[in-house]
Amino acid sequence: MNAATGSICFCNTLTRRKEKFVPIESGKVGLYTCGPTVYDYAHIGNFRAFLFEDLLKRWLEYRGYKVTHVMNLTDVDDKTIRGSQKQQVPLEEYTAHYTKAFFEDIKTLNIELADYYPKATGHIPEMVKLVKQLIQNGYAYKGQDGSIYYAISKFSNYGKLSHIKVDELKAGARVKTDEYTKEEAQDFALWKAWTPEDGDVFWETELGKGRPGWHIECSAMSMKYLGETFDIHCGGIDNMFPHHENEIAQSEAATSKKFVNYWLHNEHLLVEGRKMAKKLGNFYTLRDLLGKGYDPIAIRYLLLSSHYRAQFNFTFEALDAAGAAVGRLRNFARRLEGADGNGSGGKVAELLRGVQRSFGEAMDDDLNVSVALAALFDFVREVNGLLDADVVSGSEADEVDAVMKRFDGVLGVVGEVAEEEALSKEAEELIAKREAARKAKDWATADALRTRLSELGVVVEDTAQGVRWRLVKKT
RNA sequence: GCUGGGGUGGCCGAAUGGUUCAGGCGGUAGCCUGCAGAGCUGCUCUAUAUGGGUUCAAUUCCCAUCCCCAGCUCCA
Repeated sequence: MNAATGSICFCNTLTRRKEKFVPIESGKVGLYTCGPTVYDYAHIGNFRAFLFEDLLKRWLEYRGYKVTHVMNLTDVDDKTIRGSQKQQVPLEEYTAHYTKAFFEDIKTLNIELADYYPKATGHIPEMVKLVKQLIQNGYAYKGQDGSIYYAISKFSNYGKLSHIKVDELKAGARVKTDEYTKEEAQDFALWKAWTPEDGDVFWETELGKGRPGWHIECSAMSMKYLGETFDIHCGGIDNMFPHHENEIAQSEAATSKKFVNYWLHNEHLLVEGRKMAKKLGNFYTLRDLLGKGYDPIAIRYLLLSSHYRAQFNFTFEALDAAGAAVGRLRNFARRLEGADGNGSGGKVAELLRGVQRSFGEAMDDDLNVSVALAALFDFVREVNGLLDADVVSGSEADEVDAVMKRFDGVLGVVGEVAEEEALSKEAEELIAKREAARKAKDWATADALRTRLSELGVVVEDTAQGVRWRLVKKT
């Protein structure tokens, strides 16, 4: 709708500034997001990244852009190889299990599917081609161990994303013992020569027997699906260096073109104020939380409701609060259905204009979702007031509902009011009996029936427009 | 160690050089309801880590201190 105005701004890691978003091709966006390494179940920190990217994509779509979204699946690296060997299953079988789990999880969290999910193992030829190009351009060399390395000293722009100066990288920070075959300690592997530890995981290629380095897959696959220069690349802040820095070095050295126009990085999640770590006992996968009985949509709301560039402190108290906030939005959606007033005299229309403007301006400003949600809740409160006064007409309620659905197309937390969920015959009869009792002012019977229904997971609410019911999860 | 981000009420989280520091959650009182639920309204007592400085005015800018987090080669 507002795509033509180009009013969206993002904080671009490349410049460390907020910039107006201008796509390469009007009305279209090429988006690449670093996906999971399928060696284990993804944890809630991973999902914060995927949810941020989902919000970004949905917002671009809200503003009328046609987004082509690519997310890679890293299915060959040290961790996947080690994992498969430990379980003594073929690599493909091992990664297939966690890939399947990943897709189940993103469905659970109501994350929209990307257009492409390229796997590293499915793009070996593309990677080989890219490495050959880098050798030809003089940016890569073969080490004594037979691996192909990227010579970062040849790429003058190295460090432009992370603002790291290569010669300041502390050698003392972390030095791997097996790196003596490289010309410089900071050089990274494009192609790793086979070693016995790799077992049967290798490809015979023009680069020799071995497997790809980690960074090359994202360069090869993003350019394959989105072109040599594309609009937006996202990932967690930890990927900024070295991964994304290396992607730039590989891609730009191969093509002599700018790789990506906008780099967006999300900050990490803390859990109860601490870094999430297995040894601290605060490490949670999505499945852990579902196992504790939490609503995945509450998890979605919580991880989405604060700004992506700020560290976010995950607590169970906040998760409960998120569930309640979602409940408020759902109650509102349900309430609209019963509206049958005579019209608000233009008040609803005015509120609708206001909330669309405020919500939109907030989201356009580097996805300031907290401010957008504040605008949304202000709106909900005001319309609830009008509903209390019974002045909202059916057609006004429909308009409100339509706008709420558009917002929810971005937030993805309300969903359809579940009317299809049929009441059991027993519950239906109990409701009818209760109505009869209420009519007869037999409150004792009516309350007993309400308690009985509640035990069946049916909450009944009496309203001016008649009885309303909803199903709740039995706990 | 070097580099960068951050510390806001009972909890989570916005925003800003200046009339009362969003919003959600929780608590509480009132309205509504047969009661409840949902909803609305009020309240939640000194909420901006600490100590200085600049300023007519700082939570916001500057300095110092404390604490948390991240990056420093394959962790979102």
